[in-house]
Amino acid sequence: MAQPTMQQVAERAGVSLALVSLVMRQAPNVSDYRRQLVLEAAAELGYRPNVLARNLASRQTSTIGVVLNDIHNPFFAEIIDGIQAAFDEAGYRVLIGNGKRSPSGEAEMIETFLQFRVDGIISAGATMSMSSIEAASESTKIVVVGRSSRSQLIDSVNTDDVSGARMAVDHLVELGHHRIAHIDGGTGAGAEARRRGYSEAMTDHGLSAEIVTAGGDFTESGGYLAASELLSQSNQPTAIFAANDLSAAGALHRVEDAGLIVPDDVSIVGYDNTALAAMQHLSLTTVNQPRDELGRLAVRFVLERLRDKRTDSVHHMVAPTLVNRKTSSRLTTGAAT
Amino acid sequence: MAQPTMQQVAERAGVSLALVSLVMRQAPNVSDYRRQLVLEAAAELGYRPNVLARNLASRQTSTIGVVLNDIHNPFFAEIIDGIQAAFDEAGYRVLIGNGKRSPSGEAEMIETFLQFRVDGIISAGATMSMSSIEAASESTKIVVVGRSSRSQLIDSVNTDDVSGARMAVDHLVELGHHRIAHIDGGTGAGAEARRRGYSEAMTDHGLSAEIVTAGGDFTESGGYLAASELLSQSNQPTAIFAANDLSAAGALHRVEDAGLIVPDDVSIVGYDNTALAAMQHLSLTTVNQPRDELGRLAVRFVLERLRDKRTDSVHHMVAPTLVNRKTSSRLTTGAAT
DNA sequence: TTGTATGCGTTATCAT
DNA sequence: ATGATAACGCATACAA
Repeated sequence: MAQPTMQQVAERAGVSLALVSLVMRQAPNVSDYRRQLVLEAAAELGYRPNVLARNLASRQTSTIGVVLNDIHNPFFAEIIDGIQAAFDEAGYRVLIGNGKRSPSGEAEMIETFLQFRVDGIISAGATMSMSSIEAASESTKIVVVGRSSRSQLIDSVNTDDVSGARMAVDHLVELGHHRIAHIDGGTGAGAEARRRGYSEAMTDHGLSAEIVTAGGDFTESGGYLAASELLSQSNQPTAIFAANDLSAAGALHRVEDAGLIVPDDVSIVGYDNTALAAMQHLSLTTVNQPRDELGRLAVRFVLERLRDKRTDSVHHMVAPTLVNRKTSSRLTTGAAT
Repeated sequence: MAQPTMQQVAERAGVSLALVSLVMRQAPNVSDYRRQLVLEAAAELGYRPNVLARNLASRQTSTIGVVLNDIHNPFFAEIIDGIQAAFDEAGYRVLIGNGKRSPSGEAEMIETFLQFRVDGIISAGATMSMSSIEAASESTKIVVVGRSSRSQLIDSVNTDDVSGARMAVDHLVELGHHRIAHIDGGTGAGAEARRRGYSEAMTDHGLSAEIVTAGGDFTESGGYLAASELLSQSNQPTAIFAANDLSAAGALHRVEDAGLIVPDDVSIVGYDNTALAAMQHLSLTTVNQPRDELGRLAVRFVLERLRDKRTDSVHHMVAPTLVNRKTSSRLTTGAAT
């Protein structure tokens, strides 16, 4: 397992250590002749740069750490694509860490990345405290995505969840619904804003008396349980707005279990527009978060700090859109209040 | 962004560099008094070990790289859980790399991990050539999971896909089906064995004349297209066995699009038993791969090589099981051949 | 128990 | 264009 070093490459090529280093870093001022010599020696030995030594000496890693709140949530997994594409272009490698849906899990991954001295960190859907993240920002460039923030220290990229939630409610109201319940996302990222958007929109429509929120947690089972709670009430909702697609799927199942038809008896609207919602078997009406764009913007912000030395924080909001699929429909007159 | 070093901690605590190092590594032979001194100084400075320097000096990283063929495929994402849990116990940190569903993407991640000199690599669902993986095994301990292998150099953990596919066919035959088609996984990991198990089982049941395979690629859209192909044939299948849950979901949708009822008109069986299949709205009959066990075994094998210095390769097969849900049912007499 | 000195595999500065 | 050589931040024999 002992790996060849530059020293050995140098000896084999009959040149100095420094020359090998120059070749490995694609330096311009090296004669073609010696460059070939070095390259051949390296290939013969199966030399591979030791990134630990390189990073230690150069004081930079060209590596970005991405910590996902939950690798199982398609929303976070889909943000990765934009991040990876953008960093590939910029010449950075990206390492992924799983936060295991807990603040401590996220904190551990951030600590690990800091110990590795990564050049930057993107935290997707962080549930850990903002102050902990700010503490980490003393050591590296860090931007949060999918979570609102007004921090003076770190950048954020986020969907305008308040208006996203409003879109969901507006859509349902247009379809004639009044008894619109909300399954929220508990303490998850974005849950608070969606809750607020829901309440505001209901109030604006003169439906403040109909506001009903059941507690969820961004998981399918959480959505199932929350829907149970909603169905057992005397005044069953004719429509449910769930804080994300996963919980919408859970609610959908619970409603169908009760012998009700979606959307005829109950309309359901999700949030995120993940691949799950797009699955045609589900075909969930939902609020789209432009995941690729979120990822790319996050990358742009860390690059701005890295290359342009920007120091003031920026908070970017992207606009959600409603995706009308098959789980929502006009309220049938028989079911009206 | 300049980080404090041990040197600074040492000066502040009024002790030697080496003493600080001992404290940081939780060495036993340090007086409580000085240990406190060092710990306090470190805390005051916000000292954080530089893992690059530490790993360089100690020649080990206590880090494992996990490369996922596709972070979006729930099967791979779910293997991570077992891996992380097992490595947490063993005191290793795990970094995740996304192979982006391509051999070159996987190769790049492996190269990155090798440059980081990780102590071991677990590759889940690798589609890159076995010889490339073997080449990497000269530099670190590497085990593949979810992909068959008979390599003399590297370990593998895999579900017995041949018998898993057989289970699916046996199940359908028991339900009275004869015209059982297969949507395969193309060049994906495990696809070949599942194709073989399907053919063998069909032959064993005297149904070799009914063998029909449509090309898929382990994605939902691939399953949808393959199902289209199957439905357009003169002799429509009464049952479809898809090589994974994702393509089964795609097929399910295509069948329903055709106005057919699942399972009344067409039964569908998937493979993997991911959270997707378990989603009650889908409720897919499928073949279970024990993902947690697969992950834990993979970890065990790299630890055996790391700690017990095992050098001969081991190939472990775990047994699949059939999970009977709602997408398969007895063939109705009217539809019989 | 604590300190000194050397090396880990690079990068980078300064000569030549 | 190429070569010495001093960092980089830490671990680790070895000495005290």
